[in-house]
Amino acid sequence: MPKLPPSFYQQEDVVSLAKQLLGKSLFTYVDGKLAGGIITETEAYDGVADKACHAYGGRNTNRTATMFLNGGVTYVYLCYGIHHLLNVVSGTEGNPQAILIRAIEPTVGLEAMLERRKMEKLAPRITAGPGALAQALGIDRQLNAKDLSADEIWIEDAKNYEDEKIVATTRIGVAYAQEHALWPFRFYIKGNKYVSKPNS
DNA sequence: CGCCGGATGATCT
DNA sequence: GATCATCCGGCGC
Repeated sequence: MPKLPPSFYQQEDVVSLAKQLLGKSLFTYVDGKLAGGIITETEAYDGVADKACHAYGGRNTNRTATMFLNGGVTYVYLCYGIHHLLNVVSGTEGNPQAILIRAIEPTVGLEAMLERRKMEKLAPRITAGPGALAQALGIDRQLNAKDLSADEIWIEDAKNYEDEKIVATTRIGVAYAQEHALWPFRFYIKGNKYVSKPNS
């Protein structure tokens, strides 16, 4: 399938886009190994008005500057000193919106992913959770601010999921965002095993 | 099973 | 010096 065009990422509504990304295919080509899968879980971060967003209130620092770029590039950063987290920058230049990719369902490069995750056999935790997913795909900050039509990391078009097949719920680990932590900005494919924290 | 805490470092105050 | 958009292993039930 073709890579998604810039116009897809530059849509205004980051929440709608977070849902549209479900079912699309994410790939990396790192250390000579192709790996990837179907995006199963996402979270929207809605720019300067969103207390959970790194760029809340217009905070534009060395780290967050990537979020202010035109949509269609990656935003990768180190979390808790250990995990790299992959986001897709959306919207247009100056509007710091992004979508955290929280889980994928592996389709290619299983051997490479098992090795990177130091796992013997396949289990959902291989790519369920943003840190796990980045490790499985060999993503680190070298891939920050990369165009999503690059040779090292890209997303290909695929199916769209109807709203009935999507669960909308609150984001993970953003209690510090107070009332904004209650916004239903996390989305995942209903019934899919590759989801970090399914609701009961 | 579920809860708890340690690992670990860039980033910003 | 505090704060994290996390993960895993260990312990107790």
